[in-house]
Amino acid sequence: MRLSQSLGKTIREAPAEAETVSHQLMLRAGLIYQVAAGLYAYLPLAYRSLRKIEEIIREEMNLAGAQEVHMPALQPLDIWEKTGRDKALGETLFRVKDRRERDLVLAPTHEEVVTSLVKSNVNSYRDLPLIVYQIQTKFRDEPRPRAGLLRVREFLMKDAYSFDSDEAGLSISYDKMSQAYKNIFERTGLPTLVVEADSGAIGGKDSQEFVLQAEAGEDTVLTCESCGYAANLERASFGLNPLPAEKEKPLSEIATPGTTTIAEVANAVGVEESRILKSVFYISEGKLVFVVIRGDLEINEIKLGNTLKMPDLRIASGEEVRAADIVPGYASAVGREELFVVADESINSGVNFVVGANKDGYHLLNANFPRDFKADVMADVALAKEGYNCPNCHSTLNARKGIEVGHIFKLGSFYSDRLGATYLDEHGKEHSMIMGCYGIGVGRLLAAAVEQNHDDKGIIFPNPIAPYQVHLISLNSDNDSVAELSDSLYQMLQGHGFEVLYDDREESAGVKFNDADLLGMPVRLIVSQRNLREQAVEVKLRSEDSGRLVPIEEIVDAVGAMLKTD
RNA sequence: CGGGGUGUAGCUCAGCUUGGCAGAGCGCUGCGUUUGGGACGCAGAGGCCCCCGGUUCGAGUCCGGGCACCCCGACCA
Repeated sequence: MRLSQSLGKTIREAPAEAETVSHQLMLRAGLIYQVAAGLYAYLPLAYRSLRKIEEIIREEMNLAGAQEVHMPALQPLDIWEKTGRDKALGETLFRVKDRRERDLVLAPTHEEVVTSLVKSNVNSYRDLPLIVYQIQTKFRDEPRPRAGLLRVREFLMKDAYSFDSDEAGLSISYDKMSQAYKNIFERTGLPTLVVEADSGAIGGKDSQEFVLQAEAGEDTVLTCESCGYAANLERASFGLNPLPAEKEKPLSEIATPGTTTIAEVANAVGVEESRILKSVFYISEGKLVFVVIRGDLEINEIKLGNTLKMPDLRIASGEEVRAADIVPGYASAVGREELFVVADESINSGVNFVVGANKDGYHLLNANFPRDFKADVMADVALAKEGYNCPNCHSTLNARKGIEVGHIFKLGSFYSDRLGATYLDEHGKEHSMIMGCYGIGVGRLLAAAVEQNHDDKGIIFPNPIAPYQVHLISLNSDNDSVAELSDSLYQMLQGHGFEVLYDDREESAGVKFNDADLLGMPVRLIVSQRNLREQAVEVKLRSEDSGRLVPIEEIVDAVGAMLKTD
């Protein structure tokens, strides 16, 4: 492609609306055009890159035995009502009406349709297992689109769905997809962390996220360097530091006027924060949930929500707490048998805790579970943090920011039950199919690639997804011999199968160099009068600081070698 | 949805406090000089000052309402 003819121009200053690096660079490089909040057009260079990512995904999916299909993005609302996800998704679901006032949705994902599709085409265990996938545009009315292509309202996603006759089959399909994902991210040149993830309200047991490390990411991942444990913050567990063992002592009251926070109580009573039990109150559908956790820890509301399976869980207001006859700052479960109490497992890590006395200005010493209070639910609902102990070994957890580019789930029979996707086994008995789903954000992956691969001058595309492999710069294009050599190199390299972006513009050297750095193709060739005198062309990798002169007749081999080794 | 910010040339922004000819740099067009890291000169094109209403002799500027976009949070499989 001749740069002089290519749609999309580079700009010197980043538009004010862009704050994230990938957003700025993609706008400056002329890769994307914003149409509205969270809606972007891909210009030719970006679209080439996107298609390369798609091709790698297709190859690996096909290799894993998945079959490509294409399903409509526009779908009737009623299949979403059957699974109840119209309500679960709420305002995130784009809704439209057709001319006959029939309710339709712009699909945010395709479980409903794919399950219906498979239901009408698969009846027997002989047809299973089955994995289908597509690369389709998804629509989500996100509360807040942000950071360019990282969170948008219309985006390309590769989504795959597996159908098996049982859980064992699902595990095999899941592992196949997991391996395919590893291959895909390896081949795109984008190293990802595989982390345990929260599967959400509808997901089944297992779920893994593929996360690209980047500061701009929305995900926080906790990792352990020594044993390899890695989990999303929403899901991460951790090892508790054990408290000193001692005998249970009798309850006693202590005056603690004006101490309503854990820090104040610790200070007033003269104990570590970990020796206090903290009480936090939530409300779900009008019901009060009393949560007890060790004083040095915080509650992970995702874990809490998953444990309780209660909708619309939220922190209770001061009025709601007082209405339940609870004294804020001095509350505990001691003597409050009538309340619904959720205890974090951390309360088992010690004895003789300080708790509220359920009256203003007093705490109790030496509260012990289960001697002094009960718990209706005991679970891990604690928020992990950097510096906490790894749950598997004795090392410490590190926190990193990342971009979620892939997510795989074991779904189970949630959709097949509701939509009647069943098969007959070898005994003629009917069962629901067991499903898994597997997504990759294609556009987000492109943005994440830029986020992860750049320097202060611009993008540094990984070879496999670069829009072009070679950026050919003609420096003195009004000089006949330079122009001639440039043109012939352009033809020759293309003849050898290389993808060449040819800067044939009448621009100064500085402009061309800076644009080449900004656009970030892997290999740069410079044809100039100066180099011509040596009968050579300068060859340089974008990822390296300096290039070298290569005799003209060796250019093709040199470029080939550089693309291979990089 | 809560909090904050911004809307003036394609881009970055000044002008608004104190109402009185619509501005700069970059980019764009033409001509000439340049040519290895965002060159220079000359000449030019380019505006619904986000929209609607109000105040005023007069509004980019003041007042009211709305919209859009960005950031933080909530939310988000």
